[in-house]
Amino acid sequence: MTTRDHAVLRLAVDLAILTVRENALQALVITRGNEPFRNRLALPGGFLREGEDLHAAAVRELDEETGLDGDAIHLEPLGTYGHPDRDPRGRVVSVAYLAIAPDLPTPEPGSDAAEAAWMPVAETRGRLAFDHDGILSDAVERARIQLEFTNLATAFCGPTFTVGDLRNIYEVVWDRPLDPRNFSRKVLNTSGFVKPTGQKRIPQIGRPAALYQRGDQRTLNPPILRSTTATH
Amino acid sequence: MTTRDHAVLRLAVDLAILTVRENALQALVITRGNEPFRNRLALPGGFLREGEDLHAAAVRELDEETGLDGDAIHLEPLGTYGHPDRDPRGRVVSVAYLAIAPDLPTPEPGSDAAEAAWMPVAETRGRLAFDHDGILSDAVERARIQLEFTNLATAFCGPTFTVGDLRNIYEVVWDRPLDPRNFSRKVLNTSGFVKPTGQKRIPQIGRPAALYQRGDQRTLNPPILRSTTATH
DNA sequence: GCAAAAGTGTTCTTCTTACACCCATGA
DNA sequence: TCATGGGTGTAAGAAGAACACTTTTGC
Repeated sequence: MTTRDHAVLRLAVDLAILTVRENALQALVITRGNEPFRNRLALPGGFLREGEDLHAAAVRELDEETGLDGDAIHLEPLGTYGHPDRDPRGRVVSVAYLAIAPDLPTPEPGSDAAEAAWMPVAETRGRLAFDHDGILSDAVERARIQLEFTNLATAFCGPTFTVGDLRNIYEVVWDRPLDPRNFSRKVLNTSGFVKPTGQKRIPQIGRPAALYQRGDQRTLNPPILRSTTATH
Repeated sequence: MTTRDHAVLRLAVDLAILTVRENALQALVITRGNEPFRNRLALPGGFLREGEDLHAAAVRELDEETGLDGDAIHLEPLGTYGHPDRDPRGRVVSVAYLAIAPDLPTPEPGSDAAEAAWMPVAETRGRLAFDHDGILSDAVERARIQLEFTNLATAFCGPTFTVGDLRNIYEVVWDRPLDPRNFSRKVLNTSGFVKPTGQKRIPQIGRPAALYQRGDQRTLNPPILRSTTATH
C-alpha cells in the first residue's frame, strides 16, 4: 500500500541516573545546549540510531554524556513515554532507563550537553524540561521498590562496602532512619545479598567494620521490607 | 542539519491479554492473516497512529481486534521491545501492554486478524510469531507479581465474585494450591481489597458464599505473598 | 443424614521490632 | 577512659502455615 497508516516519529532514549552523594539521593542532570529548552535542566538522552538496540543506545548515551561505563553500571528499562505533545520538535517517543551509580567524581560534560552535574532529586522537582520530572519521579519510586526485593543497593556502593554503607543507601533512598542492629542482621541473614571479603575498613574513629562485596543473588529472599508501621 | 542522525522506525502496540478460563491461564492470540508469519499465532497489536497516545492506541487495538472495551478492562504498560531484527519488515519497536479480562465469551475476530481465540498460555510456548513468546512470558510473570501487591486479581473476575472465585484466580495464575481457610482470612483482613455486597451466591451444592466487589485500594496492605516455603 | 463448599478457632513457628548490652578501635 | 560506630542477645508482638472443627445449603 502507498498510504501511510502509521505515525512518523523518532525514538529517544533518556536516562535517569541516580546516586547517593553527600547523604542525598542525587540525579545526573544536564543543562541543555540546544533548543528546545536551551539552558534548561534535563535528563541525559539522545536519539536511537539506525540498527541500534535499545539497551545498547542507553549504554552509549551513558558513556557519551557522562563518561560512565554502561557495562559496569546497573542499567534497566524503566518505561516508555509517548504522549503526542511531549516534545515540541514533533513526535518523539522516549524509552527511559534507570541507571544506578556509586558516588563518583563529577562527570565530564559530553558533546551534546553544555554541562552535566549531580543534583539532589528534591531540587530538580518542577525544573526539568519535557516530561522529565515525571520520568525522574518514576525512577525514584522504582529504585525505592527495588531496594526491597533486589540487591540494587549494592549498585550504589563501590566494589566493597560495609553494612553501614549499605544502610546509609537505604536510609537516604527511603528517606527514613533504620535500626543499625536489626538492619545488619537482616542483610546478613538474606542469603546471597552480600559476600564477605575478609577485609576490614578502619574508620578514623570507632570499631573497624567488615567489608563486603555484592552477592550473587539478584532477588532477595527474604526481602528487606519498608515497615508499614513507619514513623513517617 | 540535513543528515539523519536517528533511526527510521515504526512503533507498534502489542497486547498480552490474559484471562482465567476453564481453570487455566489463557491468552488471547490471533492467527495472522497477512505476511510476515501468515497463519502463525501472534499477540494482537498494530501500529501507532499519527498523534495518538500510546495508551489510547492500546485501548483502540483491544477494541478493534477483540471487541473488548479498553476503558472497562485493566490495561497497563508492560515493556518495550526494540531488538533491531525482531520484525522482518524493518525496524519496528513494540510497546507491549498487559490487559486482564474476566472470563468472557470467545472474542469476535477483528479486521486484521483472521481469527482470535483464547488459548492456554502453556500451549502457546514456542509457537508465537516475532518475539511474542518473550512478551507473553513477561506478561505472565508481571501478572503473578501484581497479584501479590495489587488487587489485580479482581480484574480477572466479573463485577461480583466470591472469595472462592478469587482464590481460584490466584491458584491458576500462580499454579499452586492455596489453603481456602487462610486465604479467606487474608483477603478479608487486607483493607480495601474487596467490598461486601451483602448478596450471596447459592451454588448448586454447598453452603452459599458471600459476594464481594472490587475494593478501592489498588495496592494491597498487607500484600498476599506467595509463600517462599512453597511445595514446589 | 450426606456431600460439598464456606467459614472460624487454635496452635506452632517464623519474622519484625525495640532495645539492653558488649566489642574494637583512635585519641 | 571516653567517644564512636560495629555487632550480638533477647523478649514481646505480629503474621503466616497447618489443620481440627463448625456452618449452611441441596439432595
